[in-house]
Amino acid sequence: MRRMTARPANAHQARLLKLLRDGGPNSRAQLGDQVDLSRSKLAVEVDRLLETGLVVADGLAASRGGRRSHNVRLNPQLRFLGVDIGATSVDVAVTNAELEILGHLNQPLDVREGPVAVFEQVLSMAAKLRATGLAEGFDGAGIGVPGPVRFPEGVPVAPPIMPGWDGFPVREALSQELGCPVMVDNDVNLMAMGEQHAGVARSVADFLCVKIGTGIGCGIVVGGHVYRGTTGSAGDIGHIQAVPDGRPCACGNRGCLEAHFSGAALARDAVEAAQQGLSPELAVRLEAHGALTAVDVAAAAAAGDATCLDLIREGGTRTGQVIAALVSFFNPGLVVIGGGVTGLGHTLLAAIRTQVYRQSLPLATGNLPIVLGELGPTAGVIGAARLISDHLFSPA
Amino acid sequence: MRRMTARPANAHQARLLKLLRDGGPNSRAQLGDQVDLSRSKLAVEVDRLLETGLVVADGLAASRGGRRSHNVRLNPQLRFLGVDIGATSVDVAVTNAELEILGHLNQPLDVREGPVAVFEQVLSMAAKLRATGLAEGFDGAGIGVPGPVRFPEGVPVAPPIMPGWDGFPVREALSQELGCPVMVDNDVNLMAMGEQHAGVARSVADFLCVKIGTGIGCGIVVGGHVYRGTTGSAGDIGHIQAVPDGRPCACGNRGCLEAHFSGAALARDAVEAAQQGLSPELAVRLEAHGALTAVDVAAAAAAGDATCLDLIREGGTRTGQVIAALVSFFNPGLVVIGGGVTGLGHTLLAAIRTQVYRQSLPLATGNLPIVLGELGPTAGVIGAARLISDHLFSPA
DNA sequence: CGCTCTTTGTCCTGCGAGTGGAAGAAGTCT
DNA sequence: AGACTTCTTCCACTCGCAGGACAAAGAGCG
Repeated sequence: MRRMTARPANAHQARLLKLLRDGGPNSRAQLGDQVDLSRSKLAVEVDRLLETGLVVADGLAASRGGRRSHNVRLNPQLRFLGVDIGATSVDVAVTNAELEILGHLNQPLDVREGPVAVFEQVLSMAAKLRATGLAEGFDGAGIGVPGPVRFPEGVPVAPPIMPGWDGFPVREALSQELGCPVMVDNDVNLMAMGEQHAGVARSVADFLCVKIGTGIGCGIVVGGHVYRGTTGSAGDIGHIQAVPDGRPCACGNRGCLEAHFSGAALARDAVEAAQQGLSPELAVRLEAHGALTAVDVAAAAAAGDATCLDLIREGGTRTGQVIAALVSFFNPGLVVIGGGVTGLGHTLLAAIRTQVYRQSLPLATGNLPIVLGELGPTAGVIGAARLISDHLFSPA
Repeated sequence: MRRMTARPANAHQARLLKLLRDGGPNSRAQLGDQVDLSRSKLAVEVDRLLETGLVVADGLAASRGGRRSHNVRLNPQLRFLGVDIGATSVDVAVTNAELEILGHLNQPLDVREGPVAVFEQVLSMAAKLRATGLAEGFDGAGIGVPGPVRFPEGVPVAPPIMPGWDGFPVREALSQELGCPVMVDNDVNLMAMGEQHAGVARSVADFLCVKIGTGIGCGIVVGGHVYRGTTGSAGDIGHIQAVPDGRPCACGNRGCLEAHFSGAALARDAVEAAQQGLSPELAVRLEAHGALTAVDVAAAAAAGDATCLDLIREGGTRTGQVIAALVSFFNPGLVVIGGGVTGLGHTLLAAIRTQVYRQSLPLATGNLPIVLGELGPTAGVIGAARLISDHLFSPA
């Protein structure tokens, strides 16, 4: 199949495409109810979309008491590639134009191996997905990297945990390889977009999405749009000071949130606890695997290990302190907690909530839900697909 | 003169009005260069604005090498009232439609005396300004109050330092009294709008405006628009914890920024220092006035008083810690420091800068100016005028 | 099975906004 | 005085689009 290259010609078409993306197949009449256009105008624009091939007819809808309407939907052959590069693993997924995941692969991979190695991996995963017949090619790709990005150019800038990537033309390179448009963003922003599109943050205009993985970051959504800051580093909350004169951090300061609570910090604390004999559970696991991760801590905590519960609670409290400050400042309508560490579940959430509700003003917390993300590891790739679809479904 | 009641009929007219407000008198040709409309269309819209009386002819412009063009400008008889209610004083100013201050009054007044007393004062100040012949009436008024506001309704909500105001229909009441449209906002947001319109923040899309007065607040501007949060309490940073287990605060927590540094905290610290004999300078002033304020501390510091310099530096450091966190989170293009305490000047600014540059990541601080506001006490009233003009110069 | 009512889709006409050319008005410069 | 610029108005023509009329397709009912 030839890949689609068409773009909407005007704002009306863009609007219609997004409605079809978010609402699935729709009749002309239903579309008409949502867009405030005259029937004639609507018909013209839909016809033009049909001509481009972005939209196809999709049979008849059920009758609503009169003549049945002809459904239209986004071309079911459209394919987006969503790539979520984490610090220690890579997710690649294929979606249709409605951003439903058709296939999803996950591979452990250290981002510090550099862009060339990572790209090789990503491309081979994409090829594998394509080989299953899910896609013959891609109409667009979104990709998230664990660090700040100069968004318009799609280039990482001064990423602390992925030094080899600074200035690497991710967008350009991937676009070349895949032969389709590509957009690049911070992984945390993509998670926020994912939860906004298909998760807990549907219909919330202003919210924060805190991702606790190897590091800690925060996606900021203002008025339904991701806010990236002046240089693309907005939401970089891992190096906010959580403990005065606390632990030394890789960034050169002391007491950074990330140094006290994150996947990396938790693993280190767990090993320490195991070695000091504070937690038999962890000691057993350390013996077995030779290393510990947040998963081990979660399992031990679930088994009732007091040390692990304390670790989680303390981390949650630290995180809660920082979030409390951000809530006072930003007054969001929702706070989503996500990332690898969410396996720690409700112990963590409870600690965070306690701290936020205690430290922020009632007006800001009064009706503020603090919840775990709904999509887990798929949030990032869905967000990536959403990113590129937003781009492609905007007037050129 | 009959007050203007017209509003722009469409987005083009709104655009033109804002250009005339921000750029002063302009020829049709110059306007044409800025708005991407055909000459004919432009002429039609300008004519309509002339008909409404919002815009008037203003003589001939200088020649640019050919026929001289006819200037147009906003009606010079338009008057806006800007009101800035602080915790301990009230500012009232009259501006023309270009937001130039024609008259400005300031009166000490405790906001806790309640809305009725404050309104009486504000109205009498407005009457006094009118009596000087500056205005025969007002076409709109903007008003800022020192606490959170439910913006669409113009009603203060749960304001900590002005308890009697909770739910008081400020917008409604003032609109009745003045007989013109009124908009209400947080005083800090108005300061941000003021600095954006006529101060240091011109041409910056994303910035923070930290106001240190009796309390501490922060105006947030995203993409050129003030961000107010879900419940209108965004920017309420005075109760972010700056010192773990620090001083008790009126809000019930401990260690709030406001409890450690603000006009009120500084006054208290100064009195304490004077009484303990740590600062002869302050002791003299306390003797003379029976009380101390930030002004006394500033004067003593300027005279080289070590205790006062320490007070300022410590406060700046605390503030800088909080701002550093916000900078990491928000990645602004500019941070403006304003409010009554800015009399402390560069000692304060230096302390804040040191702390921010030390604690935030280089990517966020790399090109981040941290500066004092340019407008001083007029920022609020200019912002207030800007608020109402933005409202009136938008399609109805 | 035929009739009526409802919903959907298409066609068509008329209105009105807006573009861009052309001419006229007003100035500058040589 | 004449040539060239710049600004403004006028006007004819185009094009988008709203909204009514009509046709198509189905549901419900007797």
